[in-house]
Amino acid sequence: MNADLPSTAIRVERPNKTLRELALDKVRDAIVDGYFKPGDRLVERDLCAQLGVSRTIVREVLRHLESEGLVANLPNKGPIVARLDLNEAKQIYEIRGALEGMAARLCAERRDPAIVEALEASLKGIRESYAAKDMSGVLSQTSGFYQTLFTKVDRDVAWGVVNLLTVRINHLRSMTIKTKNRDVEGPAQMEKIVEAIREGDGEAAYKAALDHVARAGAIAEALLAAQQTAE
Amino acid sequence: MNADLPSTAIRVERPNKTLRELALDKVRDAIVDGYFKPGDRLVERDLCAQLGVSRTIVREVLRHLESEGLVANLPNKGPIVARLDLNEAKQIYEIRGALEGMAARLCAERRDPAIVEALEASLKGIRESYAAKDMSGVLSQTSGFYQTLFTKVDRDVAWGVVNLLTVRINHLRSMTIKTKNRDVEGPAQMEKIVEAIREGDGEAAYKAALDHVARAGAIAEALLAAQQTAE
DNA sequence: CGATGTATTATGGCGTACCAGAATATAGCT
DNA sequence: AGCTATATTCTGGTACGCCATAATACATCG
Repeated sequence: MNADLPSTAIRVERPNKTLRELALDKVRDAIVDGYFKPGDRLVERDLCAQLGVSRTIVREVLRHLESEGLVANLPNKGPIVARLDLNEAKQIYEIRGALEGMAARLCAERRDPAIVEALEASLKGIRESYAAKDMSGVLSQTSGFYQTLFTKVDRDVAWGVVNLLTVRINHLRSMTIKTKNRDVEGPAQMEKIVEAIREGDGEAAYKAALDHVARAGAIAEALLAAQQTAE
Repeated sequence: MNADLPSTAIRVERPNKTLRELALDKVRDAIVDGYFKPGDRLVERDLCAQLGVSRTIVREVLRHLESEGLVANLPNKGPIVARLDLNEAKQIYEIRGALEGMAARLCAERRDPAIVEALEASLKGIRESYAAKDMSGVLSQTSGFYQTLFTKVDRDVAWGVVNLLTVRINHLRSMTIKTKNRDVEGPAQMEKIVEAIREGDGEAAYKAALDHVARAGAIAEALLAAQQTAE
């Protein structure tokens, strides 16, 4: 073969995922999107019927999701969608703060206009999603914003950690983004992060990121507290 | 039943773990302890023979460990013990710094002598393990130190995150603790953390924790770089 | 000796079955 | 109606088997 070609120039891509991978995506999405709710039992034979796969596949999927923290396995109760109490939720927001703050600081110190540009694009998408009342768009554009924050400074491991934690609070996130004024305040706080990054101010970027996630956490705490009172 | 009794006074404890749980512990320990090394293939039928369980159990264990990041699944290669490159290792040390720093600060702000006492006990255990040349004792006592740091300020979620990450660098950790002078410098750096916590100085505790993990990371980086040069 | 083609073996994907224990339903008694 | 005992159903634990594909071994040819 022509020595000039890069070694991947004609590599065959493998298009198909296994049944297990497809099923994993489906069940995870069903939990994250609220189709299965916290506390719901995940009965293996029911999942087989719903997904159209064998118990082998279902069991392997459940093992994976248990490890991710989305599923809890209670003795003699079988698997259920994991519940998240107020204390755990608070801790997740706090950890996100520590890691997102760190990433924001690194972005600022990088002084790369491309980072600012990419973040601005996500922010614009968030605003547009709010305007279109597209809440799932708001969530995915927000994820895009943070993915940029981490991956532009090569922090894939931290991004993985934040992702796993964020998935566990997705239900809360879908609630917090809908609260009064959040459509204005949320993007404004994120704009502060971007501003500090544009100015190369690491400390300000760090604080702005911390502040944003702390406020989101405070809203979530109020919502959870109200929910637990109502029960 | 006598109303004076606490509701758990006669509760039946369930002593037995499932085969899957036992197997999961065995395989995880085998990876963490270096019995299986990074890059080793984990052939299902071989694991069945070694563990004395069916492929169902083995597959579920592999799914769990994949999700934890200890096992990687390559298309048409099957599962292997995950490798950790220099970049990922550095990121793990950095994340630990952010979270352990946060926990150290919270410990200092708590101003609770019991925390200091518990940390001193772990530190003493680390020193004794070094003196006895018991490296696995050093590792487990160090884990005890950090578990205390997190759980004494009710940060179980962060502790879970740090634990998952630490397990991935256990091989590196067993190397860093053996380097020259580490038996003296390591505990001395940890003593600084405890000192700042005793004095209620959150900022100093934060910085000392950051410093300690950064130095451990630097040693690990040097070891990994040497290792990759030798290959 | 290297390249190619073919045969054989290895291995992961996936499905099905059986068992034991827990949960639930039902019957009987007071 | 409530309690207890028994029967039935449900469900997770675990094992085994088959298939298809990939990897490896081997044979042949130039």
